Amino acid sequence: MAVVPGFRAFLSLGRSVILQQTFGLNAVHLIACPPRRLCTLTTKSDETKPPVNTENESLLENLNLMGVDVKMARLRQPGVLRKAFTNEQGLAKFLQSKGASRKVIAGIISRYPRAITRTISHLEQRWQLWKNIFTSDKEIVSILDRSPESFFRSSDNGNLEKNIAFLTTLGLNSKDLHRLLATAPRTFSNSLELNMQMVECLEDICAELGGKDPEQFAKAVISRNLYIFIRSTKRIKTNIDILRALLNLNDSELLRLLQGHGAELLDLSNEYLKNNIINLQQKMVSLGCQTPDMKKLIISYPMVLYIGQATLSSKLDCLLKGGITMKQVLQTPRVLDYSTQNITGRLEELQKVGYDFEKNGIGILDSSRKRFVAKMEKLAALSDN
DNA sequence: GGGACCGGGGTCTGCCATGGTT
DNA sequence: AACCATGGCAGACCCCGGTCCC
Repeated sequence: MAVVPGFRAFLSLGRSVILQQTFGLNAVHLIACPPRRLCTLTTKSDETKPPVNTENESLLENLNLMGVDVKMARLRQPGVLRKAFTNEQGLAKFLQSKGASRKVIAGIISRYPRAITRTISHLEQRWQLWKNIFTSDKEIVSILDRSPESFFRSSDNGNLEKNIAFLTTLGLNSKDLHRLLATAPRTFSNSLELNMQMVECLEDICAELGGKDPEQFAKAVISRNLYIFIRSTKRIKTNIDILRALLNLNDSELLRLLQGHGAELLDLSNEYLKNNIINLQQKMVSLGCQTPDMKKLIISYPMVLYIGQATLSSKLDCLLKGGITMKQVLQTPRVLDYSTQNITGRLEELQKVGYDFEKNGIGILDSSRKRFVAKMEKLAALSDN
């Protein structure tokens, strides 16, 4: 759709200095080996052995000294431990300079050993690109600690830069980009092509549903669902098909649903979504509801389809047991937003003060803790007087 | 003052499979 | 054959508070 070719033209302008630099230089070429221990070399005796299946002893020693869980690293990426040239010390120094603790660094290498094959210049470039979106090193360190793979999996900084440019052209502002990278950092390690495919997929869905502004639709879905880019287009398309087939919604209703909270439903695995729809249908029928009730529920509260079968059942049962009717749930479906535990606790408290749901409605269950506590205090004071 | 309505924010990695390259 | 880069998957909500209207 329109965005994609437009973006290609935009890229061809070659606006960035970094983009014009050479990427993908091999660690072997770039690492200044002396001073000693900045990198690890195989010893002569290692070289005489067949290279296959031989771990780099001096590398293992280094990693152990750094507190890396070598067993875990071996399990994850055994090949890295056999490499003759690595950059664990350079990586450690680099991360340390950004404020990462020894423990964090060890954790990163243990979980994503390939990180030690990245060169300093690669790391610096990548860091700078992330810094375009995050303001502080601390924030980046915390994400690396959370998900080392997202940062280190790709060696293609040019692709990362193109991704940032592409996502910007979608009309996502810096706050959106920040949330996107903070929440689903893998998005930025996807190939540009893959991300473009997702946008095209969303735009096509909009067009198929008779939407007039596919670009706006894609943007709405992305900012509603920050995980969208780490899903496959196959999953998204199949989920759309499932929603179309199983919900009695017309195209414009479905379009509206997807631009609202329904966007998050696209994340669910196909089977899970399908099962949840079927289960909700059965549950509602068993509780005496009609098809229009279900449609109304899904439109007003799409996240009902996010709730797993067991959780939904226990939530509804607990509400009904507490004297609440299905009609009231349909009127205030957001009570289902709260955990079963929370609902149970509140129902108990309300029962103690003889709260009349018929008279007052059930809105009190859909309120923040602070507001609920304040309300309960008032009710207690009233009953004291 | 209080309830209804509604938008937003937190959170999501670690593993496996695969195809291309060396 | 080994290794690398990348795609894809499973897993499965809960809560807060601003604002408007009565």
